[in-house]
Amino acid sequence: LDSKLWHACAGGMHSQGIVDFGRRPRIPSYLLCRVFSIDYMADEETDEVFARMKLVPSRADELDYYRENVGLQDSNGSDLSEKPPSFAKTLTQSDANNGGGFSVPRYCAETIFPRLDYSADPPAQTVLAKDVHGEVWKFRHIYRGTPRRHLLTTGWSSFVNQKKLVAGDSIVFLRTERGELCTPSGWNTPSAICLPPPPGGFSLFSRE
Amino acid sequence: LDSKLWHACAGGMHSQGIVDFGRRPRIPSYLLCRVFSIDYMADEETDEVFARMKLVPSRADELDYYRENVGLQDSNGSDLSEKPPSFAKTLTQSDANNGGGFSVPRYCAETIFPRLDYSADPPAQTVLAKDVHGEVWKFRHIYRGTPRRHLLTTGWSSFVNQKKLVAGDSIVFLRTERGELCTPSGWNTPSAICLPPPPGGFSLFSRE
DNA sequence: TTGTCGGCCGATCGCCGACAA
DNA sequence: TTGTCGGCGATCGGCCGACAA
Repeated sequence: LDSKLWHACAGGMHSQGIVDFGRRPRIPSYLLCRVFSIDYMADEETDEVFARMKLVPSRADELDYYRENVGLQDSNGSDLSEKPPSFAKTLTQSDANNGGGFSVPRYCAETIFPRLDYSADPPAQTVLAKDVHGEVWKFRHIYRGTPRRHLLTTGWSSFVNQKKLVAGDSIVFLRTERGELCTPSGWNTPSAICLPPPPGGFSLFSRE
Repeated sequence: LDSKLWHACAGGMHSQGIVDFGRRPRIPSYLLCRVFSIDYMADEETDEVFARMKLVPSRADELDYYRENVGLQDSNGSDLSEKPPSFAKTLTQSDANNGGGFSVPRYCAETIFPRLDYSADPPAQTVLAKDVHGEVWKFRHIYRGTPRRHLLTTGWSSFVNQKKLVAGDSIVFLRTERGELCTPSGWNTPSAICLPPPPGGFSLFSRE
């Protein structure tokens, strides 16, 4: 699982988890460990994201060494300091309603989505996005209405139904360097969508 | 789980199962056992029926004793020799098609279903049936068309969808002494339906 | 007797701009 | 800027008899 997508999804809830280590009295309350590796995972059914970390007990005097010489990396070697542009929105009743579309905030459409050709009438394009499992979803992105606004129409309700999204759930749009995805979610956990960069050859109406 | 319903469902496939006991060489190939009890079970998801039997090793000379003095019973005390009228049908493409109904073979409608009042035009009634889990399903049973035939219409497609039935699956109709049920099935395993006896007060149009 | 088909009608889906918060 | 609504047209579900195997 892509580490940037994982962070975009987990960002809003990584402080909610409580881990119970069983309170075994023989183990000291605190152990200095080196984080040996991190793997980013997503539940197959709920799309809930979580991480698997391998911890190696360290001696106290090793701390400074690792701090200075070892950058924290995931098992794919990606540097965790990169933060690709992303945008999160909590689904409204209208977004989640059956038969409705998705109101795309203007900022999200202009900074995350592929560039739209506004010379068409109405301006519209097909947007491809992959979810945390690598599954590709197709949406119609249209700019219409008075006043004008960005919407996802065709493909959206199928997405909502299959991901069992309801009002209050979140969706995260993420834009990476090379074409991407969207991830839906279960139950008040964020859904992430990564979109291809503007020059993507995917979009039916996208130019430049 | 009712033992008669179980037998109606399992009847077509109880010779298909293969049990691997691991071929442990220390256990004799054959052991004379007394069947201590039988419990009839159904998988919650697939409706596949199976049985749990408690076997007690016996000495050879006990065989005749049990044969003569102990009737085989399930854990509810029901005698296994009773066989209530039942009817099985393999679903056709038309039965399983979305938007279609279920063609009820005449023999099944006349011997298993509650008696229909043929004086109405068209003759129709509501039929209630419980599945292996005790869930009640409601069907509209109508006698129409030229030539006349028995059909299940309203309620049928919902049943097919929720039970994920496809052409080739089986359904078993079973009639017991005191009101009953239907059981759907997964994947080429029989679905059973028990129906209330003719005088059932459930049916909208049923008389006598 | 009953499996499949086309017709047909009503319900739902889903796209639309209007409007207001 | 964007959430909600009523409208309305297209699609689909589902009931029907015709017909033939």
